[in-house]
Amino acid sequence: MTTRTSLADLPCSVARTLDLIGDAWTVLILRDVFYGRRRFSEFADSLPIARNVLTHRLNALVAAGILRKVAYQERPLRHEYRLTDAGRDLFGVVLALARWGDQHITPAGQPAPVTFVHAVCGHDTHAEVVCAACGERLEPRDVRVRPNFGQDVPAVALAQD
Amino acid sequence: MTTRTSLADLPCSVARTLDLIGDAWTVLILRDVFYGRRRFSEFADSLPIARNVLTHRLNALVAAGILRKVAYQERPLRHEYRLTDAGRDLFGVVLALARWGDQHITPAGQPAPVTFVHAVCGHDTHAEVVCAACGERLEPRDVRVRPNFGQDVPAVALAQD
DNA sequence: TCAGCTCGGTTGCTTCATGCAACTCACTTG
DNA sequence: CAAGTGAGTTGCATGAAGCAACCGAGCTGA
Repeated sequence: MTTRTSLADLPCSVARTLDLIGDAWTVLILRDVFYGRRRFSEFADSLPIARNVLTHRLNALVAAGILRKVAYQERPLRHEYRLTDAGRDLFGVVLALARWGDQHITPAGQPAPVTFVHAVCGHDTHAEVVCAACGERLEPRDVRVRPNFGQDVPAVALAQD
Repeated sequence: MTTRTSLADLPCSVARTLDLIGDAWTVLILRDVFYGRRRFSEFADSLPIARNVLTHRLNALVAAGILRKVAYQERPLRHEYRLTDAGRDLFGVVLALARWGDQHITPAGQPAPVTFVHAVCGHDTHAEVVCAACGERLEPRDVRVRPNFGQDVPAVALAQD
């Protein structure tokens, strides 16, 4: 048999996270939820995803504790999908993906597909990934990795090139 | 036929980015490159990925302009895979994934699999996703979306719940 | 009252991608 | 000259994706 390899047991938070959301449809559903979409039909209308796959992904997201099902009416019983606290924390991941696409895929001279506005400061904005300690932007050359369980991750400095 | 749906044509930078790296193995290869790994055999040893799939993913990353192949010896000709500028800019995405896993998957009380150290400030650190304009952490409730091409993306405020 | 519509799925079918093991090719080393 | 190494390629079996059709509970309106 050939089940998709589980990444949950690797000693790496990136791998463990990807075990839950390492799938394009899953992330696009999350994007939709961040855009305010909640219902099966809204996702189905918004994304060119097969309905059976959508069912699978929504169930997996609920099982992962990223979305939760909330009834919005009885008779007929209907649910919508909302973010849990953990799901809300994925916002940064989605924004980081959007930022990369804006920089590296959107053709030069063209506007990005959408613009984000930060209501707190009022500016058009985009995500930046910074050091939680000093607030500087994190670059590969400046970050070292210290493994906490020995063997699996090399203690080498990150890429200088 | 049933080819995997292309996301490249959707009017969304998240979708377009996922069209290139919306696959768990792809992202784990990038993680490896950020950790300093460069060669086919290093990836193959580090990840439980099938070798044919590894070949596919590396070729796709090169085609996407995220990695480039550099010969490190002739006779026999051997290449290594290095980051392009675009690839280097994916560092933030990987760090954001690691951060989420550290917060939401690593069992409470246990240390994260790896700790990142920011050489610039000298502190143990983790990624934070902030507003490029004001430096505040970006939360779903504070961000509005303005579509630049009409129809496809709703102008609604992002999730309040 | 009954045909038709909506929502949120499920079922069947076909094709594609994945996982695995085995094999190849061009060298290098002992 | 036998064995090893790096970087793949090939073949096969199975699971997942895409698509279309179907379903059941309730509402709608003529």
